[in-house]
Amino acid sequence: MNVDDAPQRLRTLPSWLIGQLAVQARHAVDAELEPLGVRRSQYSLLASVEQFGPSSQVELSERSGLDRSDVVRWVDDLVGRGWLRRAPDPQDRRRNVISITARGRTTLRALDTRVSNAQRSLLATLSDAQQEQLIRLLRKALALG
Amino acid sequence: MNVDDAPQRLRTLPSWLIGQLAVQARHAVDAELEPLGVRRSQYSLLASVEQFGPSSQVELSERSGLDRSDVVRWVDDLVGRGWLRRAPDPQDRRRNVISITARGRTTLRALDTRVSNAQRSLLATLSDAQQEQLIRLLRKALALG
DNA sequence: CCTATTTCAGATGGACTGAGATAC
DNA sequence: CGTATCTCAGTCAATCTGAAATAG
Repeated sequence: MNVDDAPQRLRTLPSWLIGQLAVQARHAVDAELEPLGVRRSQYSLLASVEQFGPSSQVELSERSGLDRSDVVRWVDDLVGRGWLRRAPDPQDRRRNVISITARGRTTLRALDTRVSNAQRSLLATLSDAQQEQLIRLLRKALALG
Repeated sequence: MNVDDAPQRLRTLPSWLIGQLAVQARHAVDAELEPLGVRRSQYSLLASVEQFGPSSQVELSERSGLDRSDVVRWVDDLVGRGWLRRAPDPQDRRRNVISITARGRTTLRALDTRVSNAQRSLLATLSDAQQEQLIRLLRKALALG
């Protein structure tokens, strides 16, 4: 699609502009991750476990924004790749404790580089100051301190 | 999901912030349109036909951002509702000419109000000046004059 | 008995692909 | 002939729902 061909109604609509940029953002990140065979959900999960340490799957769901049932499937996958570990919680046997492996950390650092490249290509038309400004406004709109 | 619980890596990532706001944007618009039984795709199509006048389906696809095959299905639907009209193009019989009906125009105006409400709730945490600023930056990022 | 967590099976809507039919 | 348009059938990943199994 060519954004310039869209009708005025849409080209001036904040929700539409945000949606279009989100499409480009997804594509930029996916293009960087695809050669490594990694999806955005997997990056979110690795980042969540890495930052907060061993977590239950409900916690992972809240932090990553993934649905509880999708966390099940992706953790399955990431355990299979040797990037996460899943063990029953001895304190509360309803829960699993998900933790990151050494190889998971290494992978995450590689992904960080890729994801960071995607940001640059996504925001290439903005100056550094404008990028900062955009980030500030997005965070404010999301009520993120 | 609660955005505040996300890891630092994501909370500072432009593509992630954009994606999160896009989710909220979708929900805000959907919530406004749902009582009328209308989807965003339908609004995009009505807006495209209204602005540019009678169009082929390929043109509609380029302008609305919908895939050619989805245009087929949505035009079917909108014709069924009496909001669009589909006729063979006498100049080029491969094409259809899609045009908006009087009832379609009326509907579109009602949708405009709804969609506009959604923008206000989406950007409620921003001042008017900040909303303008955000729109400017989004358009620049999308390389939209 | 009620609630929380994990898991599964499947529904849903959106974006996309490939091929056939028709017309240029 | 090759190409453009419309149409259909169907895949695909992402999101979400409901209910079962287990444990607190």
